[in-house]
Amino acid sequence: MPRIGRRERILEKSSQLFSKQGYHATTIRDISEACGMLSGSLYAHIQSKEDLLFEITDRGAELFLQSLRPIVDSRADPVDKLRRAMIAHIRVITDNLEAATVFFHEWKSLASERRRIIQQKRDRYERMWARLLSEGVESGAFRIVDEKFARLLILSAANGLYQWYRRSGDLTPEQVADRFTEILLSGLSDGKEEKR
Amino acid sequence: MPRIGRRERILEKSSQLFSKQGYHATTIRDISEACGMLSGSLYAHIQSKEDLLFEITDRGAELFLQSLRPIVDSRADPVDKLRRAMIAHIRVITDNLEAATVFFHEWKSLASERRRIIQQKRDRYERMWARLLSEGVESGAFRIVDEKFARLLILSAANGLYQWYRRSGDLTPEQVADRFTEILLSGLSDGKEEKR
DNA sequence: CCTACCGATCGGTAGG
DNA sequence: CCTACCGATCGGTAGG
Repeated sequence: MPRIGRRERILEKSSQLFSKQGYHATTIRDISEACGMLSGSLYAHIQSKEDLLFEITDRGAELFLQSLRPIVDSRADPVDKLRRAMIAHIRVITDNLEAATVFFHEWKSLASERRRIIQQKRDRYERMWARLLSEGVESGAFRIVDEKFARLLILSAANGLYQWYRRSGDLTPEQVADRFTEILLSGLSDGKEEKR
Repeated sequence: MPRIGRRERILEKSSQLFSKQGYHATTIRDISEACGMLSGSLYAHIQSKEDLLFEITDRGAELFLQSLRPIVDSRADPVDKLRRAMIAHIRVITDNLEAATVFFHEWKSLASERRRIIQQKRDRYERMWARLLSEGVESGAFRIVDEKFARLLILSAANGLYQWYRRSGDLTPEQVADRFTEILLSGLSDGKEEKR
């Protein structure tokens, strides 16, 4: 019987390797070596290489969904909701940098069936953000011309984090979220001109 | 002697395949088949598979650099410069969607030497943006707390475009650039609160 | 978890 | 640009 945690260790090493080299450039021998075993031995724990990719991306998708749900369902005012949603989103990325990188960068390498599952979860997540933004527009808190565009801009900017955020950097996740929402809410211009 | 344009056709097909499947998931046989020849024949035109990846990403880097340079060197006011830089950046992406996708997604698959070349061009491009933003801060046109953060946010948001922009969509590159700068300059909040 | 191995496919080459 | 091929490596399996 495999020791508890063995599989977790394999998933963690896989995340590291997939995030650094990419899924296709990582071999089953790379993974098994990182786990201190031979390639054949890996198959006592997994059924296929793609299983690893799916499990990493699916866990990532669930983290995003579960951290946003309570915020969307809450009764805070829209600006506060946006702030809290941003913190949650950024926290998922910064707390799971490698898995997040795999989630954003490698999910398209999944075969059609499992790819569809991840796609659906991504869609659900985007819809939660869409609701959050449209509530803010309806209540008059946000002035947004094109909601879909605003949503894509926000999520693109936030998702880009996995490419430049390093734990060793000087910004905590909360600082990142603060600066992020500050720019998104108030903009970069000096504020002397009237809002159009 | 190879027909003029043969090599260009190979690069174009490679861009399509690399952007859709990724570099490592695309085989030399995929590319040669798309070009209507057998795998061995491809090597009459290229020296290695990696040559293709390098040439695509390097051209992409040059497009970004050359389109931004005249704007940074001009004497327009900072807000106008930002607008024009944004349009230029977005135009490069929308006019070269597949190459841009490869540039953003696959450049890390290059071996160390060529990877460094691309990395340097990316750094140069980022420094041009840094200058553009700090000019705006010095002149008082922009109110930016953390310039590096603002730059990373802007470029992340703009680069995300390759993941969702489709030519078939209803937004022209100019519309995209307009909405983009509008949100970045003025923010999403209703503007009733004072700027802090 | 190891030993020993498999068929398939990979990037690339030689000779024409 | 094709024919014919190569050594290396891939993901994965059987039996212990």
